[in-house]
Amino acid sequence: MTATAARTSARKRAGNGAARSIDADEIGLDALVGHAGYAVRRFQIWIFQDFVKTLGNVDIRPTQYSVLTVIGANPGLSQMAVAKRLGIERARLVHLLDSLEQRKLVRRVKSKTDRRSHALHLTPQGETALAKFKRLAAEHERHVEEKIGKENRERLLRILADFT
Amino acid sequence: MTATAARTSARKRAGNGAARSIDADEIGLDALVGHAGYAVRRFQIWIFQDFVKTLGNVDIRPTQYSVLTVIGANPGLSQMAVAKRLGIERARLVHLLDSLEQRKLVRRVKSKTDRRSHALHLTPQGETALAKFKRLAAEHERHVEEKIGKENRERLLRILADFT
DNA sequence: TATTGTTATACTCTATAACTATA
DNA sequence: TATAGTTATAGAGTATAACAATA
Repeated sequence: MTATAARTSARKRAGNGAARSIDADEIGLDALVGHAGYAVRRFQIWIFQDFVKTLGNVDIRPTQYSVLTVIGANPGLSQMAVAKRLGIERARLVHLLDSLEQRKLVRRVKSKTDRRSHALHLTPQGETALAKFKRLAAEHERHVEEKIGKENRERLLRILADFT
Repeated sequence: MTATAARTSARKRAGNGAARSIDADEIGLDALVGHAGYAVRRFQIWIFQDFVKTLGNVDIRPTQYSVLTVIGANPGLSQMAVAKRLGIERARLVHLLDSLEQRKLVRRVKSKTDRRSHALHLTPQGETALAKFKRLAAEHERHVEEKIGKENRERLLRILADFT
């Protein structure tokens, strides 16, 4: 169907001034279908919401999880290094770390070699908590598999490998 | 490499207190690699930034583009219908439409059949402008193709078709 | 009673700029 | 001078709640 045809049939359906109600799935998206960005955006919203729900009991959001994971795998990193690696603004990381430090999951240790910077470490509680978060994140990942299929999930990861 | 091995080699690299600077690409992501959500998030950021840059001269962002596209393909829709179809909060759509109406791209027409609701239409200028936006959006889409490859882009759209 | 559009509030996220203490 | 961390601000985006007009 051409764009013009879609518009014409849409006019027929919509009439003049929403004469009858229209279900969301009846509405044509026209040029939006075929845009990678739109599909990726909708998928990302779904993933985000499932992640937040699956890790809701432990009150951890995707960004917090990524910060804890990177510190756990690379103890001693500076805030700048973490911010750069995850593509987070350093100004924003300050608040993220304030919250994680208050929750006793992370410690800022003053660096002796460069007194401007902090070396980031997980606390023992942070290590234990992160292990639990990882189990829940794996559960979330299984939800993704159920949603799009095991093979499709693997294809997706291969296609997007350069962006990590 | 196991998670423990990754942590150990990371410690060797990082030392105690960021003794030397570490490039972002040296930092292990550990459990983050293999998370669909993380890959999708990074990809979505790339797409968003390229879209905003490519349509920078006309000052149109992805959400505005999606609203114009849906109204163009379905003239007469109510605000509720557009909000539902695109997964936008109706409260937020109010501000989006305020801006698009001020720019003379969209008109809110009072519905005669349901005096609570507005029928949304593109203005003639809106139609012309949208045609231009679509050309620019197609250019952006070619950037995506160049970035991940033509076949991968098509695979991606097929995998995520249910989310549109 | 329920729905449409609107207003308002709060919190997250992104993008800057400016400040301090160091290097 | 440049960099690391911090503070502050402004604009998007998300999530709610409440209200007036209308169904």
